Amino acid sequence: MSVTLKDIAVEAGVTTPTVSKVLNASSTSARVGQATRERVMEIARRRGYRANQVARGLRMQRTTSIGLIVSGLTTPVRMRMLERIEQLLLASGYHVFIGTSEGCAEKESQYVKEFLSRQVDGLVIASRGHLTQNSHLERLAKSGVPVVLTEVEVPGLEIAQVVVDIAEGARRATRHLLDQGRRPVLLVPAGDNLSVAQRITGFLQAYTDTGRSASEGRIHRMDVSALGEPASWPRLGLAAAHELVAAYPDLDAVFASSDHVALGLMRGLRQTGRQIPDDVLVVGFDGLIESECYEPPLSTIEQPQDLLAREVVRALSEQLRDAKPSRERVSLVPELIVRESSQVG
Amino acid sequence: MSVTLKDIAVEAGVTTPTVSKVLNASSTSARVGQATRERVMEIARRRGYRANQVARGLRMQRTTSIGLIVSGLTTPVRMRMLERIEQLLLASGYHVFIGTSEGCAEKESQYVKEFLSRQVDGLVIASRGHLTQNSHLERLAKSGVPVVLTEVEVPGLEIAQVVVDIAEGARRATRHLLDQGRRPVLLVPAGDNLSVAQRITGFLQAYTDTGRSASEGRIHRMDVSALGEPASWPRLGLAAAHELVAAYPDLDAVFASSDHVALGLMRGLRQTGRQIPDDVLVVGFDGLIESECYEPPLSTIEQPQDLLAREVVRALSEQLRDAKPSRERVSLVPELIVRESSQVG
DNA sequence: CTGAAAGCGCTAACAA
DNA sequence: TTGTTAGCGCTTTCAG
Repeated sequence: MSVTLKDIAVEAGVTTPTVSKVLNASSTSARVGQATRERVMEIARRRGYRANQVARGLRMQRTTSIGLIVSGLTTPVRMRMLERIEQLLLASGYHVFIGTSEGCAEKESQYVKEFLSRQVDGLVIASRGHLTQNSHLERLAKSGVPVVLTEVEVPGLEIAQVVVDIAEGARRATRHLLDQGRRPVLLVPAGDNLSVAQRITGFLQAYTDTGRSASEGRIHRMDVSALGEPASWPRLGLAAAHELVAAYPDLDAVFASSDHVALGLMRGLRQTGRQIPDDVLVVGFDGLIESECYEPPLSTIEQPQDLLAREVVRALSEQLRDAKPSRERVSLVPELIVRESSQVG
Repeated sequence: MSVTLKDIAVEAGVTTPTVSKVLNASSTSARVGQATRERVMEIARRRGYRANQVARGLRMQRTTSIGLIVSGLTTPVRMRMLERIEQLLLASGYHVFIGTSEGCAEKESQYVKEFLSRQVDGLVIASRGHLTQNSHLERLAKSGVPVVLTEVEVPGLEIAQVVVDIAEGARRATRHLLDQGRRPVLLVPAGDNLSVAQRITGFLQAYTDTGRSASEGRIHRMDVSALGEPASWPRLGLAAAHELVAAYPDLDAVFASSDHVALGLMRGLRQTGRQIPDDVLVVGFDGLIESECYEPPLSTIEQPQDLLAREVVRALSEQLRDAKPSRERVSLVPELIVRESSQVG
């Protein structure tokens, strides 16, 4: 079927190791005769030789492949990061296996096992952190395989992590609203993942930072079970708008859990006659590029996706190079982008 | 490092082939003694044995891996499809290598070569069809590797294709606008890819279908060179809005190339004082779930992403099963979703 | 400078 | 029922 080292060796009248040395010239300081070298190279080129990476992987105990596990591609932020990671890894000669865990720890652990049995050289796990169910990660930490965890910080894990400081992002957004004399409501999906926990932390901290009581902070949880397939966060935001105006007659500001939620939220608020930003201020989360064209343009916490991708790949590369796992922590602070939706006048 | 067949064989006091037979019991009707079987299974379970898929792949000439090449993850439609494809393939025991070609035929061809050298069992190529530069696909067609091309139909290729009938989608959208007595402008990115060509075809066909002259169809090309990184289609739509009102004083309807373009377009039109849908009707393309929460809710051509993914995997699976490529053509018709942006009153 | 030998971990064919 | 032999395609070590 495809041309092998042997095919070339036969045609060149040499043995396979010789051909191998020629073709991997750069790596080993291969000492091969000039004549043979040229002859072999010519034949290889002419026959379109490409090394069988499976055989090579078996022999070298190194596959130049990386397993990348994401909880889902359905958010544009993740997909952008994923794309960047893939590009950066490719530049270092790695190909990536992708796995979508749907935020399920069970599936995540499944992928880890399968990717390891495929002998990946390293693993990137971008799951939305489950509060529990991290036993497979602990096992992984001990296995000595290069791993980088990203997206949400999972405390108490001996694994390199490159994460966004969601709490700080939430704090900034909330502070921005408080500073305008409003009393923001935090809108989060129901459920106990770390991302939500950190939003709440930052949200309440902004209250106490400004001399208010944490108990003043109102938190509204969206019923995620109604989330269809594909997930429609805007629709959830839309419903939440009606719930919010019913629950809080004095509603004057909302910090939404994502830009998509904010999109639906703003529409819903308009349906109830609220003007944005005149009646209600809104801040989103993600920094979707299109949010600048929402009605009105949405203030948001911008996820540093490109930087995140770069740091993930850097952290992984170091482990790959040193052939040992690290425990470094990189925490990136997301920036607040202020647009019309959160500023009067 | 990790436990091998041999480790188990030694511990069980048998040879590796025996262990292999036990562990692959289902496949071959392996005839192994009940006692040995149980002993081996117990040891394998206890030691947490997982077959080395690289070795297995080399031996079996079959890696249960698929290469998936997309032009970019940056559109939600593609990412949804990708996610579905990955899930479906996983269900059949395949893992996927991902490659993002950025719509560049050169990179695409690069990935094809690299994935083949990794001995993938099949390939899915979801590139936005380049009009030229398909020589690598022609070579691929001859290679006998199972391949499915998707997203945009590339004529004259001996490769299985599962595509969306973009022309028909464009025809329907245009017809919908014409039927309301408007004279829609087609908004497309500049450049010569097949997707644009097909939009134009369908657009003009709607004109002739309704007894109009094709020359009445106005086409506006957006300067894509201004497209930043990450790509901001809304921003392009925003700019286009101003160009359109300047170019066509009687502007009364626009068929945009994507929902994101439409988002920016609608914002831009409002900036110039146009009301949507009262002054200008707008239809998008993609069927993004969030477009129902745009202002106003956007009419759009819905890409049948899930069906597309299913058909892609089906077409590929058939080739994998029969161990031979096919040339089947599946063309899916996208549906028009009518919302407020394209209907007066 | 090149060849011979060995083996990565696995499975398929055949013997015993 | 089990073991022996062999080899997937490649690279590494060691002789020559």
